[in-house]
Amino acid sequence: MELQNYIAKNGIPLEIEKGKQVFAQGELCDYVYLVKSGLLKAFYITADGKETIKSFIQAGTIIGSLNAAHCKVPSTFSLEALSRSELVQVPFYELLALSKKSISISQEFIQILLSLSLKKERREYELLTLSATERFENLCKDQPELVKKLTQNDIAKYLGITPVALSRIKHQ
Amino acid sequence: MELQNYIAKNGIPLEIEKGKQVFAQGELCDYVYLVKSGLLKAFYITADGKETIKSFIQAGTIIGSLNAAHCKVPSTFSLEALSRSELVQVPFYELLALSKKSISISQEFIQILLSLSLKKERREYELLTLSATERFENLCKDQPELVKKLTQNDIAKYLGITPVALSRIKHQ
DNA sequence: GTGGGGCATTAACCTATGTTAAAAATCACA
DNA sequence: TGTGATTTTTAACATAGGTTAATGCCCCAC
Repeated sequence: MELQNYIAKNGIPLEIEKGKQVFAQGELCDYVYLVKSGLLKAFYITADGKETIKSFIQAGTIIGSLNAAHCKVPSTFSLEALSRSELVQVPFYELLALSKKSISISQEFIQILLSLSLKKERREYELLTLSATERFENLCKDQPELVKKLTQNDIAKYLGITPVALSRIKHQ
Repeated sequence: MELQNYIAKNGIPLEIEKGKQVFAQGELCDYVYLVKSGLLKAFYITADGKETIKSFIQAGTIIGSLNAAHCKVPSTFSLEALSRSELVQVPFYELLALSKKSISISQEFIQILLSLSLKKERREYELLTLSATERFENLCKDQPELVKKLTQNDIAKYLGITPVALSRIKHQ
């Protein structure tokens, strides 16, 4: 909580309207964001122009392009609001510097990274071993409230299939 | 390096013969392993008995089921030697405890977790946006030496396709 | 209310990958 | 060096999901 409090107190508040982007794929972005309210999606645009969704971000989450922030390279994905969202922005290096001075902050950092790894591991597992139908069933079971807020377009892009395929799956 | 040195000095050395497992899916395993030599695979067995490979682990890597260790739950995957491997074993909580006492260790911990996240992100990206053919090409380009050491069976299971499909891809 | 834009569904056809099985190649080592 | 075991290839067929396009729906701006 110490870390979240720090961000909430020292960060710059942002308001992102529905459909607007926080940062875009290809840009440098070494900030980290705490989501206070709203709903966002992190997504890739592939070489042939198709969109696939990496994750949905709900209130209470800390999000940012670790890659971009940590390695000083352009972000591989974009972050866009699906509904009006309130964020608080803080430079990544500021948190890293903070963690160098306080054991409790660095412990919190470790916990956040651990749970991030677990989330990614779960997703990797599902992509690797489950069919689109099973992934859809899991999503509906695990996050029914989230599913209600999403369009089928976005659900499909998250599952890694087309909206047409998702419609077929739903109809059977 | 401090962390690796600690493990090397204080851990229990293990020798795993080709084909033998370090730990198995479903078991509790709250150790972390430093690989000194050899090659291993981390893999899932799905409900219908199929194997999919999560990752290959080469010398110099630290590996373990973070999930199992951190949350005290059974591991979701198995770790098996593809060739005779030398590991050093250390309890995960011991490293965590160490990181609570030393800022430099916790910084190193953070760096390891960050790079783990980046690896997983890359894999997630490939599974989500690339075809099997493209994933195979990437693997051959990025890790040619590794590819040489693997059977097509294992490469296929890593790519998320069958050996038959990989054979077809190679032949065109 | 009307018209336009995006979303969801449906259908027809196409392609990649799975499945099964058999043949061919390679390896392991007695 | 020969023989069995394992890996790889090939083939024939089945299925999931992609592509394109048409249709209907809903929402919202005017």
